Amino acid sequence: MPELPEVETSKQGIKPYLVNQRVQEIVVRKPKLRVLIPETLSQLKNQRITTIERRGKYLLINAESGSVILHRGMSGSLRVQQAHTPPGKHDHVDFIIDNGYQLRFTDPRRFGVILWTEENPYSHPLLASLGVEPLTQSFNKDYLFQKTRSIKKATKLAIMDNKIVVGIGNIYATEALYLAKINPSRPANQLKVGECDLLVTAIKSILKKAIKLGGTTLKDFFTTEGKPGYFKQELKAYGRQHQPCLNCSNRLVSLSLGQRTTVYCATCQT
DNA sequence: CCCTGAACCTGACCGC
DNA sequence: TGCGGTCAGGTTCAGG
Repeated sequence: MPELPEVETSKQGIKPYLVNQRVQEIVVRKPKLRVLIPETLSQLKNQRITTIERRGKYLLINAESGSVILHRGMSGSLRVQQAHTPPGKHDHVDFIIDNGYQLRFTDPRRFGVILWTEENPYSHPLLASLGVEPLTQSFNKDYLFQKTRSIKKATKLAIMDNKIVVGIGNIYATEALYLAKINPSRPANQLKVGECDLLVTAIKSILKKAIKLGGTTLKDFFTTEGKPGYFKQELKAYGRQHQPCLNCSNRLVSLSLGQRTTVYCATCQT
């Protein structure tokens, strides 16, 4: 997916076209995503969109009497375009806005989620037990240190665990550990406070930089305007297995953690 | 709590 | 061209 920077970029991109506008129509061509899109999504019709928020990798489109909870899964993308643009093969949902635009959700693998709730979306089961936002003050070395004391699994899995901290996926976890010079396999409860400090600092700086550059483009992610993100060229570890480490020139190695490819430098990351 | 493997899907790519 | 295998930004669940 889209990790946090890509969702944040999306949010910022679509906001100007949607907030304070009214939804004219919702077209669902393919309701079968990871979770079936509920019929109740039609409640959004004729409502005014009030705010758009991001929580972890979830996008919340709040309207007068409820909210759309949207997750892009692995391959989902969002773009604003002229209403009634002919749909392509994987264009599953259109939110047609009364200003002549539409928000289109495209998702080849259909691991995405689109739900409707009339309750506070933050209380929804999908969001209720999420951990802290990485770019807030609450995510700091003491928090990470305290949270990891009872976690024996690999540090990489710990920082990708949404119950601890949200929004960090395979790309940014790999990059942050490389920057912090921490071995991805290190049991999380072995981290010292100083290492938690380095890791937290690395995560924040990488996420901020990625947001600034408009996210990372790999295959099918584009920013809202259809332009690619520019973070890809900044990647120092992800996707660079067998290539030389930019610090020490030894070859980066890869292994699998939690069924995800993990690239690191066995010399620099200890 | 830990770990592994599988599941949900499609598309791109590689070797034969 | 085609076939089979592998891999991909995420998340959840079952079983040991």
